[in-house]
Amino acid sequence: MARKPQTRNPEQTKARILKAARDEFALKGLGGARVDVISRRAGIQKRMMYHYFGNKEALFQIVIEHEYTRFREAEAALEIERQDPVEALKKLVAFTWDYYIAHPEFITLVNSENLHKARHLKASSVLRPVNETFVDRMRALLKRGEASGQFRKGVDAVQLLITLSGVNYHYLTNQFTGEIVYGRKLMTKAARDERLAFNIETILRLVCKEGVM
Amino acid sequence: MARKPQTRNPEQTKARILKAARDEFALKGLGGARVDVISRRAGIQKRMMYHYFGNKEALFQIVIEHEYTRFREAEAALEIERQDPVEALKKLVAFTWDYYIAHPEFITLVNSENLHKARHLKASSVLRPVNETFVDRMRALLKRGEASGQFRKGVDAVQLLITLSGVNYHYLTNQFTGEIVYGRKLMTKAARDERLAFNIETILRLVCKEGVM
DNA sequence: CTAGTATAAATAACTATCTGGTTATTTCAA
DNA sequence: TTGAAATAACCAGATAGTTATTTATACTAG
Repeated sequence: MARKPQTRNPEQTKARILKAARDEFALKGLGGARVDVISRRAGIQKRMMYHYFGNKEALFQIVIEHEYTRFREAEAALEIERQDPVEALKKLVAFTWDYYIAHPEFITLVNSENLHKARHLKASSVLRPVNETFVDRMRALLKRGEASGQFRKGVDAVQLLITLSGVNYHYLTNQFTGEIVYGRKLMTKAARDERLAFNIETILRLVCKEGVM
Repeated sequence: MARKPQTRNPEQTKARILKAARDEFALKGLGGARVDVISRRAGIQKRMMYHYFGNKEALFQIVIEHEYTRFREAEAALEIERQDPVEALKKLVAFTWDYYIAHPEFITLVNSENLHKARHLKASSVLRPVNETFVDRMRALLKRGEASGQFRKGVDAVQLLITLSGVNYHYLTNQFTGEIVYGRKLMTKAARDERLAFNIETILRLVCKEGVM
């Protein structure tokens, strides 16, 4: 009884499922997302999702692998290696901030994954190389800054990366409770600009020698 | 056909529901939590939850109001007003860190509330006074530090509070993806101690004048 | 002090709908 | 003509919320 089947196009079908899944997972979390909603939003039969991805959890895993990879690739494209260390650091903070703002779904997906104790990423092997070069890039930057006399010695790359991510990420992911707790609009243009400047200053004060900033 | 009803004790019944709800919401989020699981864990009939709290969302609202209030009360009990500004700041960072570690459910509940754009807290009026005094306390501390010559001028209390919360909160809520991304154990005793020290340094460098730390 | 009674607390059983996943079938394109 | 791609219809178990009923306790009248 199947009528008017969509012109066959497996790549497009898969892509539409992934996009719809990303949006629904980002909006409701893994637990709140509904397979029926995903298939409706994708404009495909639910059966096709099971055909291409297996089940809801496997779909979630692909989505989060995708989003992580996309983020790291964009970050690598910055080529901070070639720039003055202080400028590179500023640029990295601003990039992270802008990326989170441009891709709010990345943040909610990562939150959801952490609620599930990263069980999907643990089962994945895609990200290991990507992340290693990511940490290595920061180590190299710190070393360059130390050599040039601009950075203090002994700053740990991982701690710094967590803090760099954290000051940006936390402001955005907790913006809704934040507006209530602090009694202030947090996402106006002015508020966002102010926050980015504050975050850059936080990171520079942590890394730079006195008088360099 | 009702047999062996529990000895009547509405306060205890309500308390047991709240505790079970807090645990289940913290573990699965609002979307993933199941009313049946809550009632089973509380050892009560599901009907009683609906009797005392109305529905799942109203129950969630009460839970999160509770947890927020508890946190602010603990923080107020620190009495940072009376201490040396630098010591007070250190103590506040350490308190926040310790509280988050001791109450991981607080973090996941706040995350869940943010996923839902703080719609439950918006509908609540309980927290306004609590939060105002919270921000005021930081303003007073900054002013004292400026007066004593230990702190820089012009540091914004709200930005500082968000960063203080953020560097602690983010490390913990993202610990699971963090261990994968950074390829390092993050929750051993040594790792936790190292992170607390790093966070204290981050905040002090942001606030203190040169040479004070 | 006691028997009766009103009422809130608690229980049991139920339901309409939702949900992730499946079976059976058709259709397009190489 | 054949195999992958797409569709339609279905299902068992779960899920939030309800209805109907029973029972413990506080209170009251005698």
